[in-house]
Amino acid sequence: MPKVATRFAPSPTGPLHIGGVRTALFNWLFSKNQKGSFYLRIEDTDKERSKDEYKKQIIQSLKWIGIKHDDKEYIQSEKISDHKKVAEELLKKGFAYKCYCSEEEINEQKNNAKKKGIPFIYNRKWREPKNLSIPTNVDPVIRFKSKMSGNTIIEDLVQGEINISNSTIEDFVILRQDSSPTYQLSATVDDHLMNITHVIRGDDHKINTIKQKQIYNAMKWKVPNFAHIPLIHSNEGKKLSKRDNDSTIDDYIKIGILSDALRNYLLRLGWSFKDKEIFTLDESIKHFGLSGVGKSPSKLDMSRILSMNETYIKNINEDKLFSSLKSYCEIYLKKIDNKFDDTLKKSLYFLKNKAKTLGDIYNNAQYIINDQIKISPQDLKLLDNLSKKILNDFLKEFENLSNLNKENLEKVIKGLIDKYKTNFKGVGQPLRIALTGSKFGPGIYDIIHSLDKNETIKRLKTVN
RNA sequence: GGUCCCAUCGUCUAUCGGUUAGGACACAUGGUUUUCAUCCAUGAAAGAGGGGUUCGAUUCCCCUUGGGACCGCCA
Repeated sequence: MPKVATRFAPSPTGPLHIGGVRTALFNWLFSKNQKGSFYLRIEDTDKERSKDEYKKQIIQSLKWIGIKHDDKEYIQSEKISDHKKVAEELLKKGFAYKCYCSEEEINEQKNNAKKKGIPFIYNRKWREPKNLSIPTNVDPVIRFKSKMSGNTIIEDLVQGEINISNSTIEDFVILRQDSSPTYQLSATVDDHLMNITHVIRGDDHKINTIKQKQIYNAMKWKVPNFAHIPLIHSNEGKKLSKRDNDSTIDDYIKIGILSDALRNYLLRLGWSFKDKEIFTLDESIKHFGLSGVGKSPSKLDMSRILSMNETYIKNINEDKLFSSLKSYCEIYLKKIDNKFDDTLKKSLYFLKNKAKTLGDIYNNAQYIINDQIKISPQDLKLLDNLSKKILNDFLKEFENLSNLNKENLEKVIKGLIDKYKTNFKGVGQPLRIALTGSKFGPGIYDIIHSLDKNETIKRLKTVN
């Protein structure tokens, strides 16, 4: 058995979307599971639309989610001469032919087909050009002589047997008028050149596979295995496109989704392994297989993504969480001053329990990462005279505490509850407002733990 | 329109002929809690419809219905 090789072959004509990321992930996982290689091929032959920034963005996105490709990226446009050679060879061997139809002629055929309500398929006029004279004013395209009878069958690793009648496949163009190769040719030649053993791609490529298989056969190349994975659908139940909301990976990065969480979510979208939901990277490599891929399309579910993110925020290593938080805030919100690092680090253990996204942590940490807290007018009203008296009493006792552990603080608060005949809220709420500027937030003991003695005293004095 | 594909709770899915059809998210209720959360418990929630095959179908086959993909000298 040859070593397994997979590839992800995006075209750099726009930001990478989430469906692409999942396809890349499946390819990558499959190859790693099989101890094989995974390559990235940039299909940049559409010169008009391909942009270098998108290429960079694609590489960046894959890196972010933890997918590393082997070797350096394979740039399709650098291999054009190879593709052309194959076209020439196909022509020489009689598997392809020159077609001198003008664009107008093709368009006319299309329109006629439309009028009659029949499917358009190129009429193969130049396949047997016995009585045709070659026009001098049009450059030919080269078309592949697609089989006209019989069926082509693919043993798809996900879909099972795909059987399509050859009569529905037209003589597709492999070399354009300007003699540049088309996708069908380039992709096939490259997959062959790269020794790809498993082509795992979206289900929208099925017909392409039928076409491409004919090229393999004509060239007597070994046909790779194919796996067509179902597409990801938008909320409307349609193939996800770049125009849909929350469709690119950046959409998720910018709301503070962790790469591990998105990776895990995408893994479980259309793939399953028993009842298991949470997979570490190693576990996903260990368990991934094409037999676990479902056949039906799946919808994106934001609440599930958020919930997965919540799980990861709570469970990943705190140092990792901390650095993700810092860089996320710097890029998408506001840089957190390094002087707050220590305080923030030691507060993460409770801040993370209240967060679904990195942005939530940022919001809940406002009282830590600002020198001055802001108290809203409504909350300020809650700090009435009685509350201030309580705070004052608290301050006096607090200043004498040598150890800010829960037991000591509890004792002080209980004393005040008794003295003022109130409940915990009577003491806790003013304290929370004075220390954080908000009614809502972490527990009092946690807040004091994070602020430490001096800062707590300072803030209590400020409100009095 | 043609070709092809798909079909289990709202969503992601388990089940590979015999289950009270399981789990997760979301949702509802209750409990823990100083607030918001977390956490815990409980609940509601599914085999599209119709035919077969079979002792027995969610599972296999056919039809219907519904949804989707493709039909470029884009990739």
